[in-house]
Amino acid sequence: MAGGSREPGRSVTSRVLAVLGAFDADHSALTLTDIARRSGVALTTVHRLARELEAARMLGRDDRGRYHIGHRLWELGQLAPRRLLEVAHPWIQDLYAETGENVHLAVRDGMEVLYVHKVYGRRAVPIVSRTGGRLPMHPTGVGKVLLAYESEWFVTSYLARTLERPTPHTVTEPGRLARELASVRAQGYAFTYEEMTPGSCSVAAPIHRDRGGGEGGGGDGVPIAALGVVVSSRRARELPRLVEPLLATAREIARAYAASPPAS
Amino acid sequence: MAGGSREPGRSVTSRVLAVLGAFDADHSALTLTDIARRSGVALTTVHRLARELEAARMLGRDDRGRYHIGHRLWELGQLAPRRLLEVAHPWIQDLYAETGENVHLAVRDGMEVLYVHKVYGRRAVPIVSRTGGRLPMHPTGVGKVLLAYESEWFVTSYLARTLERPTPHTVTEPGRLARELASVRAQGYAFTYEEMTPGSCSVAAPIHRDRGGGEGGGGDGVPIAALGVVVSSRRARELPRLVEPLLATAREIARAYAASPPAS
DNA sequence: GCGGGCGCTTCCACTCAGCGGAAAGGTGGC
DNA sequence: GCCACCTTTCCGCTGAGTGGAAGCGCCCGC
Repeated sequence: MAGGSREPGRSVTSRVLAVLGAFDADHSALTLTDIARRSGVALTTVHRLARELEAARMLGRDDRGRYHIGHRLWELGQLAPRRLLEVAHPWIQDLYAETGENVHLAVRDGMEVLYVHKVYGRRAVPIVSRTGGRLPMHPTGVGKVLLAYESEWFVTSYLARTLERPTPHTVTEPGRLARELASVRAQGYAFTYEEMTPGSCSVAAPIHRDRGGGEGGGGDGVPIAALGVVVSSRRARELPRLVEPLLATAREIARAYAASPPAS
Repeated sequence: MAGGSREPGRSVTSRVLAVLGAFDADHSALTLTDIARRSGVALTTVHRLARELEAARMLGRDDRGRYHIGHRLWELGQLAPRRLLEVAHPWIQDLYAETGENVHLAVRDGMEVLYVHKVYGRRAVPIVSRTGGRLPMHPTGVGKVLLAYESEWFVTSYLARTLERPTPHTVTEPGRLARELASVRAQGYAFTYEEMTPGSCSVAAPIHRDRGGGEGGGGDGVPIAALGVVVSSRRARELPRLVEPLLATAREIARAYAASPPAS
């Protein structure tokens, strides 16, 4: 930067982004010093930038003086194009109405699932995932589905890593996981039983790109998203009953998405 | 900035923010030149900043090369503290289930209403407002409610301006509007009939800060938010029937909000 | 087919905005 | 009352950022 930067070549913008990037789901309220530590930007610089961001309401501060993401940033974020979400929402809402359970829509982002939307109410069990949140792929229903239809090299490199094991039920052996993915592909949906969170299990189905041509549209190709229902594991036996409505909803969304106007 | 800036004293950060600020609900896809025009930042500078923001996925580009808000920004925005929203959602969902109509939650921001949340499904009429969107206060149900409980000087200065008139039914005469606000305060809710959008009307109620003490909590003080239901004007006659459930929901939310843990 | 307008991208010389170490000021806990 | 940790202010040094100019590519209208 201008001035005695320790790390020449780093732009001001990248520092601003690093400051914002210091926040994530597990660190949504940070002190100045935290931000400096997590972003790798000098404390003084963070101080100046954070004040400017705060003035623009891109950051806010709580009563203890800690910084958090500001409302302006939320507002701007709402302008991101979310065609799939807007198309899918009414059907997801219907599925929630029909089942009374948490329904989410997720996409793959890197090697994680990104929860794009979530519909729930008082009837549904409280659930960990939050909109905008990320989870690993192998212990979640939506993740398994998205992984099952990925290219071989992707799956191989996914399985090659050390897989997290959030609960004792999480499947992490590459062989067994690969077999599960094959059966997901074969049946067109995935189950999980307390693989991510003790007390919750799920069903999920892919939303395929609908190529119009009659009934032959699904099955192959990388899905654009996955739709999942999470229920308390006390009601795990009800999961199979959810499969049909879930698949029907996924098909509806695929159709509606294909019919909706292409990127404006 | 460093260099031959035309406007010394303007920080890099402010330019970055100006670039992002060029996007709004009516301008969600912009060319580089558009951004430069709308932000007042030199084209070359916008070019450099936009590329850097694009690399960080804070901006994205559509197939025509136009820029739009990126997914990363959406994701960050989801981290903004939204305690009210999270507390209120289950009840709002219930109200939607009960009525089948668009329900929204809005707060005042400056002299506008900011739509913070919206619950709807296939049963509800398509509606203009979007989450993160803003509308003037006087032609909307939630706006009227929020305005009705504002301090006198605020209302005075609100009415002193030239008020937009989106439809022929919009009330803009200060006198009549002031009388309407008084009756909103008296009855505790507001109606609108095609004052913002032809074909839609609404009911809205305030969510007051619940001070615990039994039934005496409501009525006075500036509400923390407003809850509104929008219906097709063909069903305007059903509006009165919605008042009771709406008020009940607003009370529930107030109570739940007061009971929820104070800013973590 | 060709000229002109528009928007994107690259280049480059000039310069002041930004950097961060140091030190002072707050706040809370033990 | 002292210490530890966080926030805020100060200030001298300097290279990152700026924006005009020019080149490129595309599409539209004639």
